[in-house]
Parts: sequence; structure tokens; C-alpha cells
Amino acid sequence: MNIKQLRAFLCVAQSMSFANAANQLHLSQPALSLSIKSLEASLGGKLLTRSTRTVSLTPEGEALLPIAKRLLTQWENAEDEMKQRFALQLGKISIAAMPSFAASLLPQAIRQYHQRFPNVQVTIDDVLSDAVVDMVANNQVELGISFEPDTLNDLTFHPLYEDCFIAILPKDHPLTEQNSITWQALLAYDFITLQRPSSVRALIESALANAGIQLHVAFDAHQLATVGRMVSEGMGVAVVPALCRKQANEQGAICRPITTPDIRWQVGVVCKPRSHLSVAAAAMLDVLIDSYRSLDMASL
Amino acid sequence: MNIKQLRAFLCVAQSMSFANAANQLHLSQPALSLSIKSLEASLGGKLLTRSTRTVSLTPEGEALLPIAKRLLTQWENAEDEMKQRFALQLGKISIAAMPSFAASLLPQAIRQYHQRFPNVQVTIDDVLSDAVVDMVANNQVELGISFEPDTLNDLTFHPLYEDCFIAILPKDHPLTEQNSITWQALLAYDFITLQRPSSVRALIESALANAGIQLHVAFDAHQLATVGRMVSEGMGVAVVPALCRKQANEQGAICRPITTPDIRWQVGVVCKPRSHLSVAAAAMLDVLIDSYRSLDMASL
DNA sequence: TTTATTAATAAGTTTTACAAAATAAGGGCA
DNA sequence: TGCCCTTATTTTGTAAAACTTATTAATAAA
Repeated sequence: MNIKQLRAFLCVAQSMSFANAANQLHLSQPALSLSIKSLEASLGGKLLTRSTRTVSLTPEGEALLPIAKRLLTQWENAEDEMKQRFALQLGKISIAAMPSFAASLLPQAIRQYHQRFPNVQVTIDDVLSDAVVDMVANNQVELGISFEPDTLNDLTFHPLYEDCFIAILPKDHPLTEQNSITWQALLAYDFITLQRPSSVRALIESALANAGIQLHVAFDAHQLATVGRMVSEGMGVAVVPALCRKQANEQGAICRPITTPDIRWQVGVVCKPRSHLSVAAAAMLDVLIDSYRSLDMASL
Repeated sequence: MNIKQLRAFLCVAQSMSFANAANQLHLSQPALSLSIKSLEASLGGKLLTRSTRTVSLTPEGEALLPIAKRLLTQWENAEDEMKQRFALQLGKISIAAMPSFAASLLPQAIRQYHQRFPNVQVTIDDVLSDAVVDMVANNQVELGISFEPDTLNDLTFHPLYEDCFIAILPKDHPLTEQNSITWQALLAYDFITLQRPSSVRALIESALANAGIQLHVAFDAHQLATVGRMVSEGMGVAVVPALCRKQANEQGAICRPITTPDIRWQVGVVCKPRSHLSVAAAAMLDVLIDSYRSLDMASL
């Protein structure tokens, strides 16, 4: 028994004529005859009684009819679903992104993706940078956006852009008069930063340790938004990824470049090799890479 | 997409190897390779990522896997069910039989059938002879056992045996001294018969009318069993089909042949032409014809 | 680097599926 | 009853497909 035979049977059963059914199936009538014959042979008995003038179902044919309808419907549904999936008219994609990215550049990229593929459902996990890589490695998400990880194993990293730190200061802070601030100068003030474990915090600590600069933390918090608010309220100064300039400005803080040392790192997409990605995820990767290829960092 | 391709996909997905899957499918490895390739082409994307050393599912392949399992299982179940049906390892058959037959000869035939095909469910409708033919004509049952109908339309009649009437008398009735009784002699006594509408009643009335004999009914009832009991209680005499001799004897009535006129008729199976019968019904028809081919009527 | 393993490709063969033509059979109509 | 029309089956030849064997390419392991 195969699909073609079952379709043939259904068509004959519904039109009650071999000739009509053959037309509908775009098949010659003898071919249809043989197809039904082989179906009957494979099942072990007659499904249709045919005289030269009339066709009718045997009781066994009656039994098969609803089964055939059900099987063929399900078959076609399955086929459609898979086709839609490949055509990006259906599907899911999940992305893990570190909070600084999820809150800044990601929404626009997703909007762009959603315009092109409105039927693909997008889920975002905004988690810490390390967790991003873990989630990708554990197949919890297909794409991750984070700092370039130290170890990739069987993952690949697609750089999107290079990020650096900026200092954020309360409105009337003395350092706002300088166009560029050194770490040394900044750390003379109460320093606010993210709590461990945070990649931003870790990056700062290790870079300063390398430069022989000691770090005293006055306050720390989990969320960048909280840090920004604390700064704008005059509780101290902080350092955040340049990515977050817009957010900091909105909260009423003043941003300045920070140097000595210059800390820079790649932000990009971590994922399985392209061949292992779903079509939906591969398309998202393309959108991301396209979005930031010509991105002017100064515009942030 | 076809059955073979889906089976191939499932097998590869489960064994994670083209070579192993090809063995299981009794197929060469290149053939399997092509089969998967054409499946992927028909659906519009990759289902499996293969390097020369490892095979793994793409996200779309993951999506298809449970669907494929479900579809194939249902497909095989449907196929099995139809095969069983044709092999008489499954199925239903419904028979309508007139009460005189249903209560006498039918049970033995059904027992025989049930021994050969224990998984075919048999339903019996014991209804009046006319209703038997109606039920067959209306496709409510596949087989009917009744008198030979006057009009057959597109039905066929397979005679099983010729039946006649016998007189049944109370134990110490004067007529029991005769070996054979005439209608004329019998009707001198209180006559008990079936209520209209009954084919037996109709047969008696028309035959006696033809013979110019007048019929006076003292009592009538619906069920032959009731008539038999009334006779054995001495309320009168009756006439029943020879088929019912055994039942009448058991109720303590005495049976005698009745003549002048001799009323005889065919009892047989009414059904659609053989080609329209289910395998189960055709087998039952064979059992019935076989059972009564060499039946000795005197033995009843 | 070599070897073993595995999938893809190429080439040739067999099988299957199909169409066209001829045949057979049943219902409609005179 | 006999002829005709319609419809399914059978026959025959052909094109496509599915398959196998042999070969190639690639990669992990030794």
C-alpha cells in the first residue's frame, strides 16, 4: 500500500467512476485500474465492485474509506507543515542575548526579521553573557549574542562589532569637563558597578589588574539600568559598555570615553555551525550580520 | 514525499547512520542516500546534516521525526486492519433471520462459523420474515434468512431447504391417533395461530383460501413459543413450520404431518450479489449453504 | 601521514509506471 | 432480441524511476 494507491482509491470512491477519477488524478484510466488492482492485491481482497457500467464499494472498501481520508489528510498536513517550515512561513527561533545587547540593538534586528518572516515565532532569553554560551552549547537556544567566548568547542562565533567602555557620570560631575577620562582619574570617585557574576564586571577587573590599577567598589547592582539610575542620582560614577550610551543618556547621566587602559572586545553571535542551524535561525543570523556590518559605533 | 522516503528518514534518524539504515531497510547505501535527498528536495530543505563520519538531525529534521513516527504507525495500523479484515481475523457481520429459523437451525450454523472465524463479530436480528427482506434491501444487514420473497429487485436468493407445515396437538387429543391429519379434520377444533402480520399466518390464509377452506381462529399470539405452550395446555390445535418440531415437542405438544392442501415453500438466504458481500458475509453464506445442503428434514 | 570508515557520485541495469490501442462486458433503446 | 454506447480490463510498448555495483571524496583515528 502506498500514497498514490490510497489517493487513487479515495478518488474512485468519491467519484464512483474510474474514468472520472483518472481525469482528476491526471492519469490514464488503465493506469488507475492497475493502481487499484495492486492496492487490492496488497491488502488481500476487493475494495470496489465494478461492472462495466457502475462502480461501488465493497463492505471492506466502506471500512477503508474513512481511514483513507484520515490518513491522507494527516499526510498532507504534515507535508505542508514541513514545507512551510523550510519556507520560513512557520517555525520558532530562540535567541539568548546578554542584557546590554538585548536592551539596545537586538529589538531593531528582531523587528526587521519579523517584518520579513512574520510567522516565525521569536523567543529572547536575556541572560548573563556566560549563560548565553551555555544555552547555545546545551541546545536550549539556537543563537546566542555575547562577548567572544574563550573556548568555542563545536560552536562558531560570528563577530558583529567591537565594543568598548564608556564612563557615565552625574550631570554636574567635575570630570564632565574633560572630553576623555582615564581610569585612574575616574576611580578617584565612588565607583558603581555590576555584581558578580557578570562578564562586564569580570572584564573590568581583569583589565585593571593587568594595568596594575586597583579597583574599589562603592556600590554594585545586578542590572545596568539600576547602575545608570544610581549614577544619575549622583551616588557615584560607573563604567558601562558603549552599547548602553543611549540608555544612560536617557537616564540623565553624562557619557565620556575612557582610556588607559583601552578595553575592547568583540560582541557577536555564538551558534552551532551553519549547517546545523534551522532555516529560521540561519535567516536570523544573516539579518544580524547584515544589520551591524555597516554599523557606525559612534552613532550609538 | 512518499511512504518509502519517510520510512528511510525515520530509519536513518534512529540509527544515525546511512549504512546501518540501508542494511535495515534491505537497500544499498547509495539508494538510501538518493531517497533522503529526494525527500529533502520535495520538502524544500535539509533534514539531516551529514559529514563523512557523522549524521545528525537538523532542527527541521527534529521537527519531522515525531511526525514521521506518528504517520508511519498510523499507516501500518490501517494496513494491518485491512489485511486482518480480508483474512477474516477481524470484522463484523449482521444477519436478519425470521424467528422460526433464528430459534432452530441458525445457532448451530453460527457456532460453526464462530469456530472458524472467532474474531468476526456476529449480530443476529430476529424479525418477521418481511422485515428480513427489508433489512437486507436497506443495507441494515448483509444476510437475511426468510421465505423466498416474491420480488427480489437487486437481491439474490440462495435456497437452503424446503419447509412445510406440521400440526401440533395436545398430548391426549383424539387426532394424535392418526399418522397424518388433513386441514379439514384439524380445523374442526379450536385453532391457534400467529397474529398478523406474520408470513406463516399469511401463508396459511392464502393457501387455505385457494383450497376453498374457511379458517376460524380461536386464539392468536405473536410468538411461536406462546402458541406451542397454548397447545400443550390443551387450549386448541395449531399449525407451525416443520422447522419448529423440536421446540413443540419440548413444550409437550404432539406433532403430525398435515395434508390437503400440502403447503411447501423455500427457506433460504436473501442477500446482495456475492460480489457486494463482505468477505465475512460471503464466508457465512458458504457455511449456511454447506450446513443445509445435505440436511435431512425428517431429522428435525 | 596513513588507514579505516562513511557518505556521495557515476554508470549501468532492472523494475515500475504509464499511455495508447485493442478487447470485453453491461445497460439503454429500438 | 439485437445493436450501440459507455466503461473497465487487457495488451503492448516506452519512458521514467529505483536500484546495485563500483568508484570517489572526505574525515576521524592510529
